[in-house]
Amino acid sequence: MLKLTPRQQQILDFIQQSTKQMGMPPTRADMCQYFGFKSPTAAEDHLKALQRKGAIELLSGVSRGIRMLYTEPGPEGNTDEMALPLIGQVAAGAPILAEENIEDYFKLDAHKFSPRADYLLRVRGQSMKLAGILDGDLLAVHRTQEVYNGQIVVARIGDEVTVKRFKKAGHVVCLLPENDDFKTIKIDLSKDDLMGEFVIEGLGVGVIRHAL
Amino acid sequence: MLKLTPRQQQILDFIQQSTKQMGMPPTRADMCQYFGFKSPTAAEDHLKALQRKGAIELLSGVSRGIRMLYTEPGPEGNTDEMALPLIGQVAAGAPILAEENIEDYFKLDAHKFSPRADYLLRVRGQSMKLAGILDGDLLAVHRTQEVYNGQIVVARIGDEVTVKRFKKAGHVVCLLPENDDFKTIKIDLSKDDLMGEFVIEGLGVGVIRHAL
DNA sequence: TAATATACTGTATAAATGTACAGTACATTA
DNA sequence: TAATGTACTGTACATTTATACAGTATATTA
Repeated sequence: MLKLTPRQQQILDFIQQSTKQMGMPPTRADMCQYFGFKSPTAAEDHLKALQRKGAIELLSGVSRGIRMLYTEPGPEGNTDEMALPLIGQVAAGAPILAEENIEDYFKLDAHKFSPRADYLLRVRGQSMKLAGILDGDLLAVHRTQEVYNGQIVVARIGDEVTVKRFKKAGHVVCLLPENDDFKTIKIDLSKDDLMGEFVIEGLGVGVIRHAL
Repeated sequence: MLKLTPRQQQILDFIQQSTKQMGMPPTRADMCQYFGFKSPTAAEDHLKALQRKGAIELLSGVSRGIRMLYTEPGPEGNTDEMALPLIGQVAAGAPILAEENIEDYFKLDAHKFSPRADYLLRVRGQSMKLAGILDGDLLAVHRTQEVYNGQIVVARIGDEVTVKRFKKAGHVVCLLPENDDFKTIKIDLSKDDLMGEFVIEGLGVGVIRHAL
């Protein structure tokens, strides 16, 4: 998802809060009233921008047809017993939490993880076997770009999403596997051609395995 | 809330499902399409009836202005989202699920495990490391005595509770670790002095780790 | 038996809503 | 410097949507 302006973030927050409170997404008119816009086009323009940046999806010709791509809808909205989206295959080009990537929902105490879990990612391959993360496991992920050496992170390189141990030295990031059969991935951040191609998607905060 | 007719229950179920799936409540037209109504009044009448019976609230003049007042239990019943007891240290002599052993509760979709999880057991030691079960992990356990060769089981030998891979040949049960540093435990069921001392407490059906 | 509730069809319409087009002003980027 | 993005105003209009009114048929209740 592209970076939002402060104003766009306010708009997004309002959509989220309003959806939770009212039980349905807001209309353009609702947004105008809340923000004091005198024209529905102000709201419309913001929605278009949020869609372009991948934060929401607009359903054309549908009243209140706004879908949040990064948060779970629904009248419950309990922070205690929240259903976390389970991300399976990540489609090329799509944001990791785009609806097309959501395979299922899994209810669990997101706050029992520290920091809290935001979504679950199905891990593919055995590259983290020695860290006790096996093929098919669900990695509980906290959405953040702030990660430190030694932590297990979810990174995106181009269209590929990978789970590895993070290590940064100077302007070189190493993504270390926990399995001798796999190679370390090195990314030189000083090279311009990688800009936008390498992103830290989140921090691994837990593991769930539902097949033994 | 007054009792609903089967048809009204179907309508209510659709509203709930549709709200969750689409991210917003349905319109009268949506209901007509789904149920095959040829008149929006059919939908309207049902909504009026549901409101009169206290199942929903209608916001007049508001598109998709339907609010669910009672969240109905799902098709599997609401017991699926219950908090599972987390068993830490098991006190000598006490049954594994005795209150004194319960360290905490952890809400999760017990039915996402197969067979369903009944409780969580904190695993101590690294004896199952190669199976991806590490010290401190929570093992999701299904209560049963019926276990088969190769499965990961929770067994009690005397006062000690252990997690191992199960193997039975004739009248000898082997509890195999998944770590070369640990030894296999062998129990000869034909010996009377072990009667009551060895019990299969359950089957491991999943793992949860909340520290990485 | 009359009254009421359920479960619809068919038509109509005012209000709500999405959304395009034409502008203004300002900041950032190429 | 021109182009693009942000952040709006103001007007207009086609669709979507809620919702009333008039019926039909059947079942349940008082």
